[in-house]
Amino acid sequence: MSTSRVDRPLGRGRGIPEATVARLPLYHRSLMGFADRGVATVSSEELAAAAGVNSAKLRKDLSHLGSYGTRGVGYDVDYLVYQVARELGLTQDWPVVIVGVGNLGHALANYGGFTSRGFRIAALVDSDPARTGELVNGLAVQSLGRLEEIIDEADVSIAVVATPASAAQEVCDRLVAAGVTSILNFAPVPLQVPSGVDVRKVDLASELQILAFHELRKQMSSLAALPQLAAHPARPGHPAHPALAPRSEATG
Amino acid sequence: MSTSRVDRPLGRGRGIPEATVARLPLYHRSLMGFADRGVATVSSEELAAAAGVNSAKLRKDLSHLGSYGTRGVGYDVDYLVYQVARELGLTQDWPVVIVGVGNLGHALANYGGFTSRGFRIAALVDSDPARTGELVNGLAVQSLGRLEEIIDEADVSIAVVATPASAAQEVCDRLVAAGVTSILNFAPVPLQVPSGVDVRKVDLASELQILAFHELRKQMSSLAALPQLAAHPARPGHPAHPALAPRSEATG
DNA sequence: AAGTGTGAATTGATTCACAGCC
DNA sequence: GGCTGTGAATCAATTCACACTT
Repeated sequence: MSTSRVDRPLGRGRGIPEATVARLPLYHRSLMGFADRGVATVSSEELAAAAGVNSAKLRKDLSHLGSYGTRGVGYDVDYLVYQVARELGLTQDWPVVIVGVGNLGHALANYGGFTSRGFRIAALVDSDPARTGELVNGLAVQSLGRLEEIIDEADVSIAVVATPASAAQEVCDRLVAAGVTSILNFAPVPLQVPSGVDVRKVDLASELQILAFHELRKQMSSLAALPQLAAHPARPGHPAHPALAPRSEATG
Repeated sequence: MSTSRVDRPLGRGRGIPEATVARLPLYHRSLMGFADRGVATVSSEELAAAAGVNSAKLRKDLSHLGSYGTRGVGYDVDYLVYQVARELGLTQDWPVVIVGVGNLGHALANYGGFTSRGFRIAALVDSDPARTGELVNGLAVQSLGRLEEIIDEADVSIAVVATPASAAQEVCDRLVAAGVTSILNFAPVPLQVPSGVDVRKVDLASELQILAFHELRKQMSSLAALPQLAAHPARPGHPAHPALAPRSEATG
């Protein structure tokens, strides 16, 4: 979710819905798979299956880019790969700075998926002097003090924040001040940014919690199937409740 | 996004919208922050600001859980923490298995955010015999062969897939067959699961690509501001395309 | 006076279903 | 005959605005 937005309509028939944008990388990846296997043409049905969406959605999504298919035939794989890649800005090479070289930063620096898809790690930066100079995936970790210099020299506009929560906002402020306008945030805090800067967050703990929410319902509903039902098990260790309990339902 | 869904309405006023569920962890975290700082009561405005959403949305979200606030006053922090935690299933301890102990699996195993929030890493599993026995965050990596045993013994229902793309579906099938019903997938492939199993995916490369998409528009629109404008870069009606980036499907 | 809770309005995303083209 | 592209219909999420409570 972009915390801050870019530009609203951006005019000329080119207003691609955010939900569609979020799926383009998926389509691109699936298309590359077909291309690697030498497939020349795919139908919306086939491509949709590979990407894990339904075909109506896929067709609607692609229709926002233009009419790149052939009725009765399908899509030319190479042509569509190119169009999607162009739309995503993958035809150019984006230098990315990763700030925070802890466990996660390490993993990201070593992650092949980034570098193989139009992104190049321009620098790794960490505040811990003990870490500067350390080689990670062939790149030396640099001091946080050099952040602005690095961004300027490498003309970086996309950064990854993989610092602890406590440092994230300050790092973010410096990134933005230095000219970064897109941030991928792994720190579990909502970053405040001025308008014109995009932030996307990856919140690992939240993802598990969302799964746990559904898991709980599944387990409750399978228990509810037993005759012995819905016992409200007295909650031990209540936090001190204020006055509550009144189901203040009703009204309208 | 749940690839497969659980149960639709689940009856009695308890059908919490998916978008709301996805924000509950955020609220929970923000509330914990207030609690830690000794704040007793928060308004929707304050809590919303801390969570990075607007207050109308927050109030609507909370209204799906029940009427836990006090008009004219706000929300009791401890009470609301408890209610949100209960809704999320955080009052219990969820054993989690991580499959794939590469860079990412390592990072996840060491990531404090999981263990500190109701999740316990029950086991680390990897297919590489060279890695079994290795200690990661105090836990010995186990052989993939033991997967079913582990899941059964520890009564695991939530698993994390951090394998290369090529292994993900097979691992997923085994997880599901062994009784896992919630999967957090880091591999860049859409997992096929039977209905009743939830999958959420974290797609690192896609996140960067989505940022790049918006970044490209920003850069184009700032160029468009120059007198020399909107050069329509001759769109040939035919597949005149460079085959793009060679490699694909990198691993984690 | 302050601030929640919620109907109503709006905006956005998905799905349907079929006309049009190959 | 097969399959895309897209209006229309549906469904979901967000925002508005205010009645109601303390």
